[in-house]
Amino acid sequence: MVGYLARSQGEDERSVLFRGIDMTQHGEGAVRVRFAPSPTGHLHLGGLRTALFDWLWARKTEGQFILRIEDTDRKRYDADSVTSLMQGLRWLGLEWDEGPDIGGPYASYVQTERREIYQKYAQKLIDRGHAYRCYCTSERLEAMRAEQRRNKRPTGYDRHCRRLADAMRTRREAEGIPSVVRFAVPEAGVTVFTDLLRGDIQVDNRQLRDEVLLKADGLPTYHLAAMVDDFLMNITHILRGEEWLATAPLHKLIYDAFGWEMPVLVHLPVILDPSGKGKMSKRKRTVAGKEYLALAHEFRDAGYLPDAMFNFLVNVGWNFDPDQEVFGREEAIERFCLEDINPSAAALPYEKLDWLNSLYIRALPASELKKALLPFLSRQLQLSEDELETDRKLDILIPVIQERIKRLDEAAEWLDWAYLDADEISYSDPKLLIGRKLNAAQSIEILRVGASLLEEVDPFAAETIHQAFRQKAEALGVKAGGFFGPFRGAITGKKVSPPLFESIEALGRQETLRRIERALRELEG
RNA sequence: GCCCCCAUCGUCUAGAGGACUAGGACUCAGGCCUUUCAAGCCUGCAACAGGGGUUCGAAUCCCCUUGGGGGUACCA
Repeated sequence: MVGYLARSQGEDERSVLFRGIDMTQHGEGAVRVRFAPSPTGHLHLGGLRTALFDWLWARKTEGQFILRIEDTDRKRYDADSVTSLMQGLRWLGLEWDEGPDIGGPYASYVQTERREIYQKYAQKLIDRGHAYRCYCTSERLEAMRAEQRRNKRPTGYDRHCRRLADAMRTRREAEGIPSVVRFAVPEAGVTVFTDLLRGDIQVDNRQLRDEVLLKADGLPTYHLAAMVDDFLMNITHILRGEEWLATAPLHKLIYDAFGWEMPVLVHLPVILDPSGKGKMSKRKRTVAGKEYLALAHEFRDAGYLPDAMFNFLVNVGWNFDPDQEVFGREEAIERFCLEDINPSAAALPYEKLDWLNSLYIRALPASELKKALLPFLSRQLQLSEDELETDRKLDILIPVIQERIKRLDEAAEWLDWAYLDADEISYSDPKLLIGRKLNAAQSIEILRVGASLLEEVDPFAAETIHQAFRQKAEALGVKAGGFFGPFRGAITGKKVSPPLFESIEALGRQETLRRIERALRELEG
């Protein structure tokens, strides 16, 4: 009986079982997961996906989702990225329960504000013989690695200072030589840890290095900081990128050295670049000559809807239901289960994102789509949002371009013609004004006939105009497509445009006639 | 080099030894519809990396090979 899986049907929402343990009742209580980014740049999709799974698991189990800032690398630190990180999470709708901005019972949630804590715990390890001070200079370490490479040996600290006699140690301290604290990995034996998705993983301790725990500047490295915080903050599940798998044995050893119980480890598969080869780069990259998006804000700026993005990302590395591609947040929460995460790396199916996004765009009420579109149109058409907000052309045109755009940034090219003056329209391609299977003379005639219809039609609305045009085309024995074509070209200057009659209605009688006049002059001249 | 992880259509995935003639989705191709472009509907192309085992039976379990990925910092 595999009843311990949270996915099992019909279970009480409040008792999510996990490996036979009811996590909602266990120990301190709820599941606690954290997203712990390093503020060194913009949030990329890999990080966002990790946060998403954290969030899903917390909501699923009615536990807590914690945001913690791991800013211990002062060289790469970028102050703006904390804001950017939070914006990215909020954009996707991932609200955290504890974090640097809102505080919480385990504050601070910023590691540089916890420096004394780490120093205290580093000292504990030294006292217990699990760590030691190392006085090696970076020059020495560099030379050592060069030597190891030259001899085709694996690189790694040679434990020089681990063997330092007490007298030497005291002398160096007295001389004030700067030092770091290194973890003392057992020299023999194996370390076994469990990854939820991969099972037990065994590593020979001789493969492990005496990694630095506390740097010369007094700040911890990830290995110390994350373990101490995860313990102190009662984290029950560590979700992190697969790039941490190799250091997981070290982390297990650190937990053991402190005598703590290891949280459940879940290493999420890396996200590959679109070629499927190579980890997706944090920096904008190109594959096969094409640029691909990788950062959270780039997806927002390209006009992907948060709900679409959410839906999309949930299905990379996990699967909601092979027969249901479209689902909402609540449904995802209900079904999500850590154990079902697929451990193999995946490329992002960008085309599927476009498709999903187009679905979500179409599902939006027109008024909401308009709201979402305003910043894009404002920027791209160089008009103020206020001006666009009250523009009735948009109210007519948005519903008809709704099923034609895959991303919000595509709307402008469907609408730009409506915001030009008649003489700004360019008829670069002469064929633009000539109807299908018609010649120039016939097209001129049609434009004239149409213009007179437009002068009289009442009300000046898409449906009535449509009727009038269709009747006239039939009367003249011209196919609708051929008859309508010249008008499309005349008023939009484009071969492809929103539906003709809504476009005419949006433009209004006067402006439409002006454009037809211009087109006629173009054709005749 | 060494260590670790992973392996189903081009891509995201379903698959828990028999229900697999391997299912769904995106993309692509063809058709219908049509006022351009879309949307919609229908049809189609397309995968168990290879080799050994185990078993009455393997996409599924084991081993090897190959391929891919990750790590190998006083970065995270």
